[in-house]
Amino acid sequence: MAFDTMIGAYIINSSKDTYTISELAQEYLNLNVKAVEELTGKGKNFTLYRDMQPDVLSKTVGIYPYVINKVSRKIDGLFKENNQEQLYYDIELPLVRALADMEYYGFKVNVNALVEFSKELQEKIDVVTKEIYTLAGEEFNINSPKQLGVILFEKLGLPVIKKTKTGYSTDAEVLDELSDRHEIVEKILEYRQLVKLKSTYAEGLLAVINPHTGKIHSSFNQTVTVTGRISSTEPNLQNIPIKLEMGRKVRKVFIPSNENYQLLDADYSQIELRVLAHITDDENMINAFLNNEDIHTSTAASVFGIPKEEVTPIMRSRAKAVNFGIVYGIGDFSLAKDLKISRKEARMYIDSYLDRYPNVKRYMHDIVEEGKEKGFVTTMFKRRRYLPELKSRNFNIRSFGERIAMNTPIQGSAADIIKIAMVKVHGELKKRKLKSRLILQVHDELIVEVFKEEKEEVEKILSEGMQNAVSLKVPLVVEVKSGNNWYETK
DNA sequence: CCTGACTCG
DNA sequence: ATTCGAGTCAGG
Repeated sequence: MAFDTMIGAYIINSSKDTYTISELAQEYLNLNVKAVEELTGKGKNFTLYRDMQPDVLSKTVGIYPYVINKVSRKIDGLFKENNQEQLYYDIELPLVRALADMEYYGFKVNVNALVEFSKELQEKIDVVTKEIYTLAGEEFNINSPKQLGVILFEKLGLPVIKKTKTGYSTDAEVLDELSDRHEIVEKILEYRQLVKLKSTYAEGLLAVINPHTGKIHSSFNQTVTVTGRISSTEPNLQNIPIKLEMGRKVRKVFIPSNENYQLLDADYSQIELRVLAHITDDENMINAFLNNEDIHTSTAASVFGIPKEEVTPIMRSRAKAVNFGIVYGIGDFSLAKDLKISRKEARMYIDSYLDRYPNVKRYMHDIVEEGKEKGFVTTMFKRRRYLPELKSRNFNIRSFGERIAMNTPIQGSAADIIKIAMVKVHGELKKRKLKSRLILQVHDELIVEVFKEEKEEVEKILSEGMQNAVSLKVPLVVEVKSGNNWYETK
């Protein structure tokens, strides 16, 4: 592949909203070039090139080949300065083809099962809706937070827990707190769950099934996220339900193309914490992974200062929340909210965590300093994110910047690693002319549609490709599961 | 912390 | 009729 200015510019600065030739010409060449959109118009005024006069067309687009060449050379020069050539040429560019193939190949869907699922949901919604109307004493639009707020907090007199910019908050967190005070609350929660499933996942997915292929062909965007992850749209296949059983059933409709195939689902175990252990070189955390311990249990034992055998389920789940928070650049405020404890208590958890993982503590401090000095932080493979927030005089903005500084190298390095694995797996399947295809990535997980006769071979390519994508100070552990639909791969 | 889709107004 | 911000909730 020659050069891709959009992806190139994304590597230079991942925080921009768009990477049009017009903007890149302005930024990198100080050149004013008309945007294509100015020529074609948009919406109802949109005009195709073929419907324009050649002289009008050439006035704008005629200069593009020249500009693209100039911008490309400029960006390539910046790669050298930033030491980002490997990231661009060995990871992002080959990934283009892997993602294109994933989009083109698609994920087969059992349409009849999805239609049935939709009907079942509607029946349940009808029942719950009537119950809500009866308990409220009137009919109203349950989907409207405004109308719902009036019912809950004015008519029924429930206490206001939290407010939004525009009125009463009615989110799940608030409703959970109110669930003991009125029967209607749990019905609202149930209603929300059902409606979410029906609109986003049943009807939403049915609407994007390609009638020719019977498959869903998502778009995988390579230049959207600031951390280096890929994103998925129309539909988003990276947020298909899994946590709650009712939602998880959606996965039953995702199936292999035909009876000669199965699904393989391989996911990294705790990749972000492993990356953290590697980056910080923290002995305690590295040893936990080297000994293949359950990291949350191990953290609980460390933080509470007891043997692992004595860790209770509650202690483990607290430690899990702290691990989670650490990866996100912990604040006592959000941890307190997560665990429903006081801010002071949360602070104590964090402090004892950092005492037990001293190198993590040093890292969290140093990375913020580095971000301030250089103006950006980097991932293991030199992906950059600029952090103007760190210089803000506003405490909230600055604190936000500090959490980003702590989180981005972790989340971003994990993104680098799975991209490397994808390029390897995609390349290997192609090289060996196998019938199996990589069809989806969900941040720490790869899904392959495997030709049954190739199962053993492909399972090895997949798990070894992922495990050996990079060599860290801790092993990368990959779990592979198979099934005749996505639900079964658990 | 990082996302995208749906609904309302 | 269309657009947009806000609220909510699905995933990592």
